[in-house]
Amino acid sequence: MLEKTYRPAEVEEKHYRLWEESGAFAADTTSNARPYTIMMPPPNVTGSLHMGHALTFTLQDLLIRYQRMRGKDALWQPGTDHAGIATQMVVERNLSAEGKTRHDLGRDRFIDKVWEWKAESGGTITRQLRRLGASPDWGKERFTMDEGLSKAVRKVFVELHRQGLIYKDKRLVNWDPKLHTAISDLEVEQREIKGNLWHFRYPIEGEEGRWIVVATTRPETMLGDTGVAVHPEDERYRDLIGKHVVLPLVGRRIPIVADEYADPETGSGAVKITPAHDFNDFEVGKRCGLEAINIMDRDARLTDAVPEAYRGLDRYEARKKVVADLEALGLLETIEPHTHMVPHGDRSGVAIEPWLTDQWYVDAATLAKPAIEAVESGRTVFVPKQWENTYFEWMRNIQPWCISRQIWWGHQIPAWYGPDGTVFVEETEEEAQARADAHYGAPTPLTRDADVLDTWFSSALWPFSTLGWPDRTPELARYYPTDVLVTGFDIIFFWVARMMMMGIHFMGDVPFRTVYIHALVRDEKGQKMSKSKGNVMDPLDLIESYGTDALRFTLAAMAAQGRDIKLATNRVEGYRNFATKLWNAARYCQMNACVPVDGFRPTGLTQTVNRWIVGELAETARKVAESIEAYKFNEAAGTLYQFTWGTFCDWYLEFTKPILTGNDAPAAAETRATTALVLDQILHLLHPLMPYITEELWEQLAEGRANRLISAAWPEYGPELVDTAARDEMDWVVRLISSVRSMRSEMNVPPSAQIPLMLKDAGAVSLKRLDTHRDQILRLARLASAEPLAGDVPKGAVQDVLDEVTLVLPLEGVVDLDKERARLTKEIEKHTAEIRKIDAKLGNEQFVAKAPEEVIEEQRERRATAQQASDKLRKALEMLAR
RNA sequence: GGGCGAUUAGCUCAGCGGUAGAGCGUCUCGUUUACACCGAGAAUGUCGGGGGUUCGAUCCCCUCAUCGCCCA
Repeated sequence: MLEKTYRPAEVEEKHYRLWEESGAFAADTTSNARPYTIMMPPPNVTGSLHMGHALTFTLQDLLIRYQRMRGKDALWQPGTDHAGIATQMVVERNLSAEGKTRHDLGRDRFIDKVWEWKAESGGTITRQLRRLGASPDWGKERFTMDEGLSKAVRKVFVELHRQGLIYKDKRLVNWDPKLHTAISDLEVEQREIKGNLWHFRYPIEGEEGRWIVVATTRPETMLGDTGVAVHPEDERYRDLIGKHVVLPLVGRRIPIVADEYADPETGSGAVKITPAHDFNDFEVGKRCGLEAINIMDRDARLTDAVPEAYRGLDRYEARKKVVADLEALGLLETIEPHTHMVPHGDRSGVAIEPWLTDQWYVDAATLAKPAIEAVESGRTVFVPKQWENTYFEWMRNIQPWCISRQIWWGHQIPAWYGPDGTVFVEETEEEAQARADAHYGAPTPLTRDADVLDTWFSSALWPFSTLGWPDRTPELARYYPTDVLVTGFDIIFFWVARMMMMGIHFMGDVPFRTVYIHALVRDEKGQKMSKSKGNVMDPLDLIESYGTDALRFTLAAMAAQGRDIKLATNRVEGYRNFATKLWNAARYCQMNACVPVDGFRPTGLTQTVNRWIVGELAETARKVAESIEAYKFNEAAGTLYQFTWGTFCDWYLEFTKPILTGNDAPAAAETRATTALVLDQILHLLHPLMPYITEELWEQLAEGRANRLISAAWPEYGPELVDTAARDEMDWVVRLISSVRSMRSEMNVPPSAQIPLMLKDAGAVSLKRLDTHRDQILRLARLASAEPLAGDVPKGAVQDVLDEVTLVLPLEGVVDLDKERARLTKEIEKHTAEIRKIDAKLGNEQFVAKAPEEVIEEQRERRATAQQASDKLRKALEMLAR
């Protein structure tokens, strides 16, 4: 016998272990089944499970379990990425606790430390994924720093370099002065900073007492100014173009140039140009032939390129001093408070310094072209479609991708330099050496490029590197391209776009047919969850409190397309209750010996109620499958919730109680078999959403199952199971019972009072239905009898209308007549309002002329129904008149 | 500044050219042998404002307002 309530903690671990040990998660490369593949977006190896993970992996697991049950050879490819900067930071933090830096260890020993750390702590997130019930093929788990994946990275780098699509260039990069590395545009976040706009006077050369005012948010950069720009159309400065100013504090003679970058509306209209420390200024400098003077070092301290007084100052100290010194010289015109966006490193949180360095770049614009075309032509489809715009927008304006990082943890760039700086890019040191020796004509010592690649460079190869590329493995042939990528919109640029570029370039086909973009999970007030706000909900806490299935069901139920999820714990609680409801329904079935009958086919059933529930089941199965395949997870969840609770538990189980305890043995047997079948099928349908409770019930409800639910077949029924006559009939019974219950409740008839029901004007069909279902009706409406009314309606009766029938509850002496009059009046008003509305429509010539026939017919029918009801109710009201 | 999205019951959200829905919450009733993490019943909406298209608009179009996100 099942326990009284479901206790998730007691079964989750057991089932997960059994699933994994039985090989249920593993894809079968040799099978004849059609493959279905999802590439798990590899979580960061330093990460731990947050709500966003819980959502994305729940949805992926739902899809995988569903397709697995549909008989596909389902591959959900798991793994983690090495998160270069984040991981290095973690390990460096640990070292600093011992008072050491990575430089104390040296590169090799530091890398060993990182691997040690990974072995100890890198498995956190994959362990947590297991608690979520995720069912990826763990045997195929990959890590971006694995040997195989590293080989893929080297090969891609070398090939792209040969094709001229990777190159080294000296450009301004986003330099992180704290982490001492370049980062890509995407790793920079703009933060709003309250600062100032300082207006400085730059004296014009040769014109005593005349100056030009420039405005800047970064005074310290003026030490590297090599020009002043004004708009060519700006009348105020026209005569100054071509002249020079003498840069204060420095004494450098710098030109005034005309460039449209200077905005006459902003500040003074003149702008100082520091080509080496500002992206816009860099472009102006290039256009106007200005020198780029690098005045900062890797820590963003001033170099020897500035006057001695400023050397070695941090950029913010330098700012203060520059302002003070200019003020002392009378060259500070005004200070204007100014709020502006300042780029910050997303990992370090410090302001980024545009810095002129040599870095490796990918020619993203070239690779983007076919990736854009693939989405335009529909070879890859975004769901919801609107995200294609985001993708196009970024891809069409894509900048060169800076891929080199000045850190140690990552794929070291396979480039070696000869003594004269000649670069040899090869997959191995041996090949590079051979090339170099040939080049120089003698054995020549080489130095390897010290930089590593952006982590996303290796992630971009994930859809094929995990399958064995560059080797031509059976997995690669079978599972690429994958079916769907499931991820959040925040990762479209970082990852989706880059996988598209690399996949198409190296595999000749898109990496996935569909990209499903889901929502972000927010707190119940709609705010993004963050540690600093203290509003994070830990999925593991929710799992502790409510069980994994409740969390999963909640996330799926709230995953409506194109909308963020505001998660409140009471929703999770509600779905925990749903799990308990299911559990108790199963317990009831067990108590009533409703066990699955081998070979039982739900066709040719004798009991209307059984034909009805089987039809509803078939409809539910169809709708759920349809919803999942359309990525409408909320609909799938809603349909299942409604059917399980609202139809099966609330009505079917109640309807069949009299049959189970009655004398008709064949009917009882049929009903037991049907009940067991429907419950069993509910477990199947719910399994992708609630794997644990369904597996547990499946195990407990029958002895000696040949397999586990995870490996069972998805229910597929044809439309022949849907019996519309049975549906109409049961619908009538439901409406009758509801009506009686409502009258009783409104008239305050105690639930314990068994009263008679009389049916006035009942037609043959209604009378037959009444006879068939009398037992159910008496029980569920708590009636003493239900008979056709012969003769007049008794005095003081309560009445309601059900199609052509008037339902009569003789309650003389019990009824509060005023209350009943009020109730009837209200009902009548409802119907007459309806009639009025319909008459207005039908009286409109245009409507009758232009609306489709079936709409007009429907209106006529509705009018007739309302008219009938209101007539009958009016009669009932008249009878109550004194 | 450009783009996207949202605005529906007290709350969280579905829906959608032709009866406005769910869950939670609220109120009333309930020791019916699966379930109080339950059952029965009830109340609650000018579907953000204003225009337009249409026989008909919560839904399509325009506009305004408010909020959120992304990009500059």
